[in-house]
Amino acid sequence: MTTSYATPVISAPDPESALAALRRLGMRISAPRRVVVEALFASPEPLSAPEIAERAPLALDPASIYANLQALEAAGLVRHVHLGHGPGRYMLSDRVARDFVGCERCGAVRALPPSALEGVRAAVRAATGFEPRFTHFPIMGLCPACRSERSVDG
Amino acid sequence: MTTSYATPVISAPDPESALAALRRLGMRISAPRRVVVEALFASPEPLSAPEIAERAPLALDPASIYANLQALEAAGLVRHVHLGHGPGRYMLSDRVARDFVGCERCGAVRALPPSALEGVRAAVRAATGFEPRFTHFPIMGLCPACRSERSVDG
DNA sequence: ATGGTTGCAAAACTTTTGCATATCT
DNA sequence: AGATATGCAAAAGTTTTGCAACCAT
Repeated sequence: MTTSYATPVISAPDPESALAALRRLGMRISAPRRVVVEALFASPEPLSAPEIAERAPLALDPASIYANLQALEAAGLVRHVHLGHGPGRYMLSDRVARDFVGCERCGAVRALPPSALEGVRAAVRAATGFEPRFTHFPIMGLCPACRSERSVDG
Repeated sequence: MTTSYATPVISAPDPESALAALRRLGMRISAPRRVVVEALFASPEPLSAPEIAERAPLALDPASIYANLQALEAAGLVRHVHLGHGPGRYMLSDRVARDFVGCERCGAVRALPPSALEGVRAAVRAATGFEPRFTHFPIMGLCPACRSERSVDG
């Protein structure tokens, strides 16, 4: 799993234009590839590889799904996040010019408006010297609904 | 893996006192348990289960290591964090009344002075309604040394 | 035609579970 | 003695790798 910073983001309104963009990059459009792309367009939530397999109208080999996700990520169409435990979750990169916060307890995910975390980023930079990237490993915590609970799956 | 919030933290200056505290809680002190506790006391860095096995002076079964880490965590002596990819890393809980920041690229970990992230916590709470817990899933980003690089293992 | 992709099989890796046996107290 | 912890074996779950066959261009 390698994320390239320099990779330009592919922004496409629908699966067909996304596939066309990929073809322009010299990539081939196979049935599995089309299915993966369509699954990501169809879901408002980020999907794991197994979830993509579940929703596919044809049987997909896990190895092919992962190979595709890697290729699509390298091409700039796809991005993934690690929300707590569980598998990596993939989504269209242009759908996520925003950061996420995740709930450790119930798994809730909230997408934040662009630059909502600017202040946070600056505070972390000042406090630590580190440049936080909430895009890949989002901030995890307790959502409002779970804050009153007392134990968390860890 | 279950983390209990209510669990009191056991603070002990050395392995023997830690083991004594565990015994007081009704736990038995077996050779594997002693070895795990000693490994954690010996390391300034958080350790994964495999790393504990490597450093053990006697062969430890993975299942026993995990069983012990869970028991020690329930008892309040141990805590774990998830630093990016890779396995969970365990450490003495009283050594970590502090938060961590991790580097996605080189794996560097920095322990922060207590309350260094107070401002950050407040900012996240205000921006999202979520209560961040940097103790379990620390903030990940790029350390100062890696900020000039351009690609990251994801 | 040709090389990018697939599918299968196998494996790496972390962690969990079941169960009979050993051991701490 | 009796409850707890261990060790072994097996499995679950995600992801990677190797490789021959296939198929999009």
